[in-house]
Amino acid sequence: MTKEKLLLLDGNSLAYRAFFALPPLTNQQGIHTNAVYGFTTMLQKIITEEQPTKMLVAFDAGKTTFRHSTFTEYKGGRQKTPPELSEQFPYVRKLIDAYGIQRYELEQYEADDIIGTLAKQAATEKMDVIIVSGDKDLTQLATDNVTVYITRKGMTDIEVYTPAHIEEKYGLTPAQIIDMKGLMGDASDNIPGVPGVGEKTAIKLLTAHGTVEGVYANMDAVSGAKLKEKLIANEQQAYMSKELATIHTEAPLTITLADLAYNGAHDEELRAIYQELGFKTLLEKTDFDIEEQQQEDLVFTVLQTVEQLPQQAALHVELENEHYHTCAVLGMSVSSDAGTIYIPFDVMQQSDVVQAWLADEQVTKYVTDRKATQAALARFNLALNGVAFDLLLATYIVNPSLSGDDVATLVSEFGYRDVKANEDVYGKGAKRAIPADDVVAEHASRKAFAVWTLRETIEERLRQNQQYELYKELELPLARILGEMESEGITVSKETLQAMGAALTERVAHIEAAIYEAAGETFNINSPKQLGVILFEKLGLPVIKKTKTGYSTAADVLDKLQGEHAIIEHILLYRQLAKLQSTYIEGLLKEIHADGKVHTRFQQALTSTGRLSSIEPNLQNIPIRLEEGRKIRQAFVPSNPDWYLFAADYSQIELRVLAHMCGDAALIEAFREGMDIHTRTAMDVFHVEADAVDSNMRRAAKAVNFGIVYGISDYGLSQNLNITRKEAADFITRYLESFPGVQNYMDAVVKQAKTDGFVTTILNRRRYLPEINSSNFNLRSFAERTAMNTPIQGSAADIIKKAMIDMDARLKAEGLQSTLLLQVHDELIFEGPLEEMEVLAKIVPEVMEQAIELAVPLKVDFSYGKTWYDAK
DNA sequence: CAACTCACG
DNA sequence: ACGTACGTGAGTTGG
Repeated sequence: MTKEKLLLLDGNSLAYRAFFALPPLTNQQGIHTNAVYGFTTMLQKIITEEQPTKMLVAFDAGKTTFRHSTFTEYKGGRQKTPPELSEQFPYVRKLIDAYGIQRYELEQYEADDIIGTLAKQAATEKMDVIIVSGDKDLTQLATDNVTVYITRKGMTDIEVYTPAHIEEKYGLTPAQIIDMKGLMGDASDNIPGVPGVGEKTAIKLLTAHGTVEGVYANMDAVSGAKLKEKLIANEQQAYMSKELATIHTEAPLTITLADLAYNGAHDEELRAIYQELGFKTLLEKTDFDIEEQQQEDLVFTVLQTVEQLPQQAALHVELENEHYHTCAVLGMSVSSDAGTIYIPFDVMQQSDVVQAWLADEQVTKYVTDRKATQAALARFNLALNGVAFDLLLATYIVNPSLSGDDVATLVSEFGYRDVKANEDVYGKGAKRAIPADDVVAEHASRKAFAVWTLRETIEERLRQNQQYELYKELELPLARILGEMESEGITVSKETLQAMGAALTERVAHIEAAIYEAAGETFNINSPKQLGVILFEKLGLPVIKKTKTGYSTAADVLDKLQGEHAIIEHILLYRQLAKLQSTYIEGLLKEIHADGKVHTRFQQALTSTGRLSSIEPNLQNIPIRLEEGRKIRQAFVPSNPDWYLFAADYSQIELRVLAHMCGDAALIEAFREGMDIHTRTAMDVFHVEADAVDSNMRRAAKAVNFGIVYGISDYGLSQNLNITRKEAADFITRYLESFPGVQNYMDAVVKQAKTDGFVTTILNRRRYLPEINSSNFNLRSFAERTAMNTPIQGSAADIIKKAMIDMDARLKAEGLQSTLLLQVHDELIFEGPLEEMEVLAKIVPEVMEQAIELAVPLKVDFSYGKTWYDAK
């Protein structure tokens, strides 16, 4: 039989250590997890390395211990445990149970005493004992059989205390650790010791005299009058301190060593708790000894001919990858009362039944991702109608912070586990491959079945939160429109981009040469690291700002260095042009399809606020602010050479939304009167008449307005306006005095977030803010600014989404050829024939302005031209 | 893959 | 005192 090895862990100390060693982490429900996570990684590592046969985690019980009767102030003056840590203890306990490890606590005793008692018992039975703690007090227990591991900074890093190590480090025996504490005390436990005696003096005294008792028996031999005086004055306190620091090895335990056998983790429980806590890496890394086919069996049939399909069903179309404008379609699965079937793509294409079924408005379909499905099928002339449920969008409305678009991830939010992650089926990176047909068929079938199973639950959840309408009448119809916009695409002139690129290449080369000349050497200008060395070391320019890895060379820093050295303006110009070249010329050229168009993908279930985002290519950040970049828009042209592009944008939509939501009389009046809002703000903030507002005052007022929308802070405003923090704070105060309704609204929305845990938009979109009550200033402040910003940004998003749906209907009703191509947060881009431009000029502003009625009017500006550049 | 920078609303 | 403006995506460098 192999030798028994006992592992004893100090639960409280390790959880504390982990909490303070790791940055604040939270799971998706907003529960803090850093202490549990640190504890888990430490536990995992130590079990793997030590392979113990017995284990126990000891905890402190209650507030008072036998030590308090010796000294009532014991552990006095401690900060109370932060709530972010307290809330984690139940999870630590659950985790220990899931690991199959015994845990124990005992009234009136601390974890140390439990550990000490068991260590002593184990030693008499000749076991190897390892003690793990974050508290060095435990090192007093070290013997030839008992080793003490003390965690260092990163939790998994440990310092091993054997008697030899203690001898080397302090020149003392483990038993003398207690005497050391008796003399020097311990601030963290409020053990007084002898005031004025620190570690050095204590070690010196103990080396000479062995113990506290020895020191007092040999007072004559103590050198130094002051020291002697202090020792004599505090003799009783020294003895008491020693007693307090002494670990009790005869605690009246109700468990025995035999109870501590460790036989490995309960994998199912462990996996459940990892899942609950959101420990994704641990979930992946751990080799759970459970049948991977934990999933319920699913019966499904692969069809080679299709005769009939149900009138109401869950439908999933399995795609090769997420690039649905280019990828292959593998097949479709249908789940209904009639069971689950899978139809390979070649059968889909040949089957009239399938095609008619997909296109039939009267057939009710519940899908996983309407937009992707519709756009992918459209490339094969397959129409998709009758969609009544979209898993991706429904999940996003339930909680926009939930990440991912894999069906497995989405359904797991509702506790459903019988779908595999795409990554587990297809692999990732270089290993990615399409598996055998039957594997794909089952995977797709499980997705459809999951939707069929979950649909009602999810819809019920939406109704409970009064979000069903937002989902069903806004997001779901919008998905169809966005899909059509993406499939239509926008034409980009290759020739125009290439001509611009050629001119740019030449200019960039000249500027590059000028930079090398000014620097006196060549280097990689694109490397902030190398550029920093040139600017701040070689050329000795003043360092304005640092990043965590070195010097900042960001544009606002370089702006402040303008005039200090000729190289600066060259670098700024180089950056500007290089960005155009790489992102907007070369990047965009790579995205042009064979049809001469780019087909972006609007991410409809991504942002926390309800906005869309645009990828591959991002068409929501095409340059406009600087003329050089703005010219890129000349490459965006109508799909028909005779047609025009029409652009319409909301004026000040976010500030109008703010005016509506806060009800501030002055702000509402300003918009009703049609005033220039920044000028009006300047008048109020600077207390002047309209004609006395100069451009600087207006600029400052504009920045204040932005700040208000973002969730104002004096620091942020001061950075933006390049003024002092005090001046910025002053601006804000005067603004809020002028618009007291804004102040009230901001206070109210933060308060509401603290009570409910979320904020809402005009159409009842939610964003959860778990950190709003955090004790961490930064996290809490960030959540507060978000609480102020999200209803504004999110409501503006609601409005334009509604406008898109109304516009789509209006274009159809009017029988126009014009189509919607793009949305850029507050603007819509259409294309159409010249004769429709005047019609658009009438109906687009009308529809956009009437999308949702606010307490202030919405205003839309518009224009059209032969290119996007000209539609200004 | 993270950090930095910069394009947009 | 704490250290930031809100929301995105893409290209480049460098460990």
